[in-house]
Amino acid sequence: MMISTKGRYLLRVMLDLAERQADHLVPMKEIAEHQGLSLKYLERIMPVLTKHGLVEGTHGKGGGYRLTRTPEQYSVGEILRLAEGELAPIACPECGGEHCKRAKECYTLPMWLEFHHLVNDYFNNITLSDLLDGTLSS
Amino acid sequence: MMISTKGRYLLRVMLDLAERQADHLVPMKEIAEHQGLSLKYLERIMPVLTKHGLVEGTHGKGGGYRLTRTPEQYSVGEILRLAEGELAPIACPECGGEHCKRAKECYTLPMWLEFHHLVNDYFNNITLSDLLDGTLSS
DNA sequence: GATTTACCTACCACTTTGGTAGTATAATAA
DNA sequence: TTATTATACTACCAAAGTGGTAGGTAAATC
Repeated sequence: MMISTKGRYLLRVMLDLAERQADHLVPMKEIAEHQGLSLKYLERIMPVLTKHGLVEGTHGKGGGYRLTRTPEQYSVGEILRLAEGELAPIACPECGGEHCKRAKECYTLPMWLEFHHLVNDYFNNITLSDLLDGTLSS
Repeated sequence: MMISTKGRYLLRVMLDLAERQADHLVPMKEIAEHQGLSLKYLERIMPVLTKHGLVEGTHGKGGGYRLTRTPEQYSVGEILRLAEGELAPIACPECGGEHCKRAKECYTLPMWLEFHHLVNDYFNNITLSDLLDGTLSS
């Protein structure tokens, strides 16, 4: 498993919000029920989305969450990186960060770097609205 | 981190063996020193390679390991799958196994499936000799 | 002031990761 | 046959990550 539930759940929350976008503020309770996820767990992992401004939360009755942009303006890569940290295949040189001493003689490093790009390119080029449209299944 | 040290270490062991292929039996002690890895840890993770016939181990003095094929005949994907299990991005439906109930209405499943294929295609199409040649950096 | 909601902190059980230690077993060399 | 060299196997272990639960605080509304 390369992607944890945290990333998958946050993605589903974003999609749930996108579906009702501009409609009204959606409380987490609704999303948790709708998606069949634990409210408490969602409450724990949501802050990463608000802190980075992907969603806005409003307190009190009638409150809830709302997207701050349109669904086309969110890439899946952005969301997954917030949840998972860098989508790097290996820790070794963090795929471009500080290099290990063996970097020069390492036969595998070029492969990891290329794969790292592959992964990020893939997820960066999918937006929330692509997922809602089902554009991929074509 | 999507690929653990187990997978990376085994890959390096295979490359080390490939470099001296057909030369002589190489004891793990040499590989551990050459690669700067823990002998004891390598001993623990090697069995998966012998059990699946990727390498042969011979006991006793003058013994060691040897590849059972030529380096072109090993794909990186094959080695990583032995180390990591299926290279699936998510556990959910094991990317094609038993489906979760939400499969039909799941906006993200097609993406995970496509990504799963992307990852496997990438690693399946790289052989040990590709890595030794440095074909990738081109 | 009570309710409803987001937000925050602490804990917890379980699994995975990355090892170490010790021993058994097989093959060879002396 | 005995010592040596090497694989193979088993048990343990510390640390980190995963996927939660519990409970309280703060803000907004009724």
